[in-house]
Amino acid sequence: MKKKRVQEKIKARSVPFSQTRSRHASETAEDYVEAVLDLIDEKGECRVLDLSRFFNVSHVTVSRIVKRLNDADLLYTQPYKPIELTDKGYKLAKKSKKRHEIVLAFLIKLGVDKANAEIDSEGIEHHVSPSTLDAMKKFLK
Amino acid sequence: MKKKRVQEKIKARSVPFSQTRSRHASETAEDYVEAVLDLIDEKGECRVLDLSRFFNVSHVTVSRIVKRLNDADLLYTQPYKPIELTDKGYKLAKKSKKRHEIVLAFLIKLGVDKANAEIDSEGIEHHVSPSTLDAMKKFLK
DNA sequence: CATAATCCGTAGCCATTGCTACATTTATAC
DNA sequence: GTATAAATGTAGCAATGGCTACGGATTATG
Repeated sequence: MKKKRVQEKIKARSVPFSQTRSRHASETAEDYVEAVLDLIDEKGECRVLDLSRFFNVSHVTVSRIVKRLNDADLLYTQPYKPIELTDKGYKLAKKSKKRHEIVLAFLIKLGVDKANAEIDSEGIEHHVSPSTLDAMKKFLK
Repeated sequence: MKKKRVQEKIKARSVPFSQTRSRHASETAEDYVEAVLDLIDEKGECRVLDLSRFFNVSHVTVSRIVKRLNDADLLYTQPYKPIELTDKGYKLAKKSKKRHEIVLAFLIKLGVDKANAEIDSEGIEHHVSPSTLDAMKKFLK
């Protein structure tokens, strides 16, 4: 059947989209633990309102997401208390931050101006496979 | 006030996230018009079920999104009929496809294997500013 | 220590993007 | 032409991530 063949061919192209959707699902978690790490570094502690300013969203959005990440054991939070990272969250934050830094440095070395490099690297970092990250590292050397 | 200063400094870093959120909002539209263009090219016509196979999502998800893009004047659809692109949709599709191709070619030239390049380029293409796209083009020459 | 300012939680709204289950329409086969 | 298969639509649920409005908790200020 030629029809079946065509359909299978179309279906075969769905892999990148499935992957991209699954990466989107972890974007928020990665951004948040990375932000918590940064804010603790810079401010000494990380509060809900710090994150709300950092991401430019309402504190309600932040506290809902923080609750979910708490349940996912990525960070630790108690009402009206600063937010801490769990071990798991800290490891993810370190990994994300490193990847983010590489992507940013890569874009700048490629010739992108700093402002655009900062914006684009934030979007791109979540869609970089280990293979692509390696290629970027090699380019940086 | 030192506190205000710190808060302003934090807020200043929110720009990339706002931009990334706004780019996410147009991702679906870009992916869909690009897919419609491809499917019409390859199959002669584009049906809801073609898109559902292409993206590996249910036909319900597709038809809802198609309805929205119809309202946004990006494509044209009638019940039980194939999906066509409007002028506006066609232009967006062409632009997205071009950008996608550049990102893909760029990753491959950078040394990424084809499978990963295809996956990553799908995620990355929506987060590439004109400035970064230019830098990629130059690298390709 | 009382009052004001700040911080944060809860209720409840909306849009988007997944889904299953079921109904309807269109196309195919006999 | 009727029965079956395939395609599409509709109803309704869940999770996620935006929001405003309101109220309670905590911290600072006088």
